[in-house]
Amino acid sequence: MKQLSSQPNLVDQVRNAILQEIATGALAPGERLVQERLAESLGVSRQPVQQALALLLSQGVLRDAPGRRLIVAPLDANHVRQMYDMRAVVEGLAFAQAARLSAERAARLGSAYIEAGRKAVASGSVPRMIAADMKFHAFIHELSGNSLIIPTLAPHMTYMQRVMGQVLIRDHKPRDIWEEHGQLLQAVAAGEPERAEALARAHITAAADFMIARLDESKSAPTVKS
Amino acid sequence: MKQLSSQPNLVDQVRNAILQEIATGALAPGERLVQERLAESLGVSRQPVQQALALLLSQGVLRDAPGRRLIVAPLDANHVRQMYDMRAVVEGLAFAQAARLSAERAARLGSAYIEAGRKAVASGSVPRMIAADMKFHAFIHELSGNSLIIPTLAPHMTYMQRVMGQVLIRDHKPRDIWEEHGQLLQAVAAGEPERAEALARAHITAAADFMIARLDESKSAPTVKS
DNA sequence: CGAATGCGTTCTGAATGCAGAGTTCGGTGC
DNA sequence: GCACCGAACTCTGCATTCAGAACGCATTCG
Repeated sequence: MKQLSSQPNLVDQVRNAILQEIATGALAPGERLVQERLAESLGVSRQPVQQALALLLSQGVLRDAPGRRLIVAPLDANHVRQMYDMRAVVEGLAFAQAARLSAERAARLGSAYIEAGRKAVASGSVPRMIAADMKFHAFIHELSGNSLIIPTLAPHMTYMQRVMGQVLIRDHKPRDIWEEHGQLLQAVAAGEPERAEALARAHITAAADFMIARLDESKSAPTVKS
Repeated sequence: MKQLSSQPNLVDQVRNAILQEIATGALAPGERLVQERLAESLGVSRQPVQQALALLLSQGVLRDAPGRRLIVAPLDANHVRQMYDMRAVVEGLAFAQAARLSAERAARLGSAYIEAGRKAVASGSVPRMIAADMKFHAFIHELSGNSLIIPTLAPHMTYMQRVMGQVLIRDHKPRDIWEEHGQLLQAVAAGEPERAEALARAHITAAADFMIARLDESKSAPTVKS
């Protein structure tokens, strides 16, 4: 019988709800978060809200502000660059380890992901493209056998989603990454860790350049909510 | 004026207290944590304890167990290896960036740290050696200019402390690392990011080998508390 | 004798209450 | 008119309380 999985933790639900608000821009960077307001608008007590905020703070999504306040962490280009730098080396590790340990599985299962990605691009649906991208990377993370990669990257992924959200709100198309993904998969499947690592780093760095360039463009329309 | 930093949050205090217990082995891996017990023995209410536990859970120090339970995450060699793999690439980034951005400051300020480290070794005090080691790395993290390195590494550092604690309980001496640190500093000060990164990775990998070997030795004395 | 079921106990997640820190805004003196 | 001061208010952190879930044990039935 199927595990009727997951007690829907209130704390997690609240956390995701807040994250959602931030990713969609309903909560702008720099905006203040008030426990009572959030609790009321989500229809829960302050307790789970407080815990969710503490979690988000520890993951860098929120930031302390003078006078016991919490604000949405700003989304400056410098910070984005640093985040991608981090992600580049971690993904490098993931791809290298995947090539070392799971070349065979990569060869067997990988092409389905590439296929799905190409289809998503063909469909023109941006959310589908993002989902396919994330799935491909998640696949490699799993192949790497390093169970720390996902939790380590998790805070950065939420941040990345924020960046993507910010960029795509302004109706830009994501670049087509499936050529690069194809090469990456090939290197992994061939069991060449060094090449896989180098390609992965280049891949993430390219993504960073793309995002930052787009982000700079949207400087002209600063979304500051009063 | 200096921020007379932070009224010590109860949550943080509790978190550190629990971490301490774990690092010293007073709370053994696999042991269950009960909010009420912790709260009582620390003289606080369950509320901050609950938050601290949630934090530690999200950082991988604790783990969910069947039936709404929390246990201390086990300390198996495989996990330790993965953690050091992660740390190796992140430290690689830190040293590379430090070499790129702050070679001059490294040259000017770095030798003091090496000096302090050598003195700590000469003193024979293990805690002083560990402290000097951590300080040297923290110095480089700061030089790297990437403010994400410290928070990203933080959970791993606590885990590392656990490993060190476990190993040193058994009265092993840490290896002398200051020769390696000296070379690392030299590469950074010379502004050679590639060499600094390679050395950093090797440095961390060597540390991993050392720790894991020692950890295997202590397999013979499994500390399981009922 | 072994397995299943009901009941009491234990523990957790969430709601509510309370005191103190910090902010804001109106008043007062210069 | 401007700066300083204090009172009222807002919000947070922690404590306490409450309800429900899981566990273990004893009892009962096959």
